[in-house]
Amino acid sequence: MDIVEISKVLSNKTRVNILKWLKNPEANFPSHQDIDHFDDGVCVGYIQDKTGLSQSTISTYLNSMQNADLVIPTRHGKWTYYKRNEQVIKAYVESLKHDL
Amino acid sequence: MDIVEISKVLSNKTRVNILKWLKNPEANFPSHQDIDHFDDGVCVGYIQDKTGLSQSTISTYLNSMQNADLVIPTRHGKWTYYKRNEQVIKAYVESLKHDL
DNA sequence: AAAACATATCTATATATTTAGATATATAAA
DNA sequence: TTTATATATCTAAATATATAGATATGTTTT
Repeated sequence: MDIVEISKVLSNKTRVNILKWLKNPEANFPSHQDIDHFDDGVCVGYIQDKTGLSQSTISTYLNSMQNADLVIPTRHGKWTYYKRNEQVIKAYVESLKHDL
Repeated sequence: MDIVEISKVLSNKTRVNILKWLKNPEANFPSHQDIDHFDDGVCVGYIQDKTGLSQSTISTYLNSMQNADLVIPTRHGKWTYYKRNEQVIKAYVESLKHDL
């Protein structure tokens, strides 16, 4: 739980948006083709489409978010799904509340 | 209350430390020469000494923190005192709690 | 009014972040 | 087992941030 590292992730509008969108995938993304739920989050392609940024940029963003433990990736066939790590997000906010 | 702008401030260890130190000036800084309280916060020089960074760097940091509304400056003679803006800090944490 | 002091701003350099194109890798489909 | 698809990594260029020295500004003191 590194406040500085997580704050770096949050210091970019697109990454903040991704986290917000993943809070409610049904409302923000199309359904997946292979599975009928969002239990493991949303695939990279959908996130890329929604942001309008390049595939490599989004992959890099998701990687930085994963390094900060803010999201959890799950591989399903050729897709990688990303979901929020609610525990860490909650711990970060609590940490700010107490320490900051 | 701009989440991205505030997160940028918090994405640097020194700036986070400054905010933490200002939470309890009595414990973290020497007494001021001209006044016997910390009601308006701490002067730039003391903050600079504590960080060990250059005067211009600290001035730039404090300016960015002020632009993000995280601190409030007050001029007392030739000194500028900086104190936390508790309202904005609280609003930011609440905002993360609800929106993030 | 001059000198001294605290802080802010300017200028410049080093490092980091942003972003995308090209390429590599992993999996699925034909 | 070749081809197509999804994602990750590499490379590079543009922009932003970090940092300090030099200079400017505002205030106090002499």
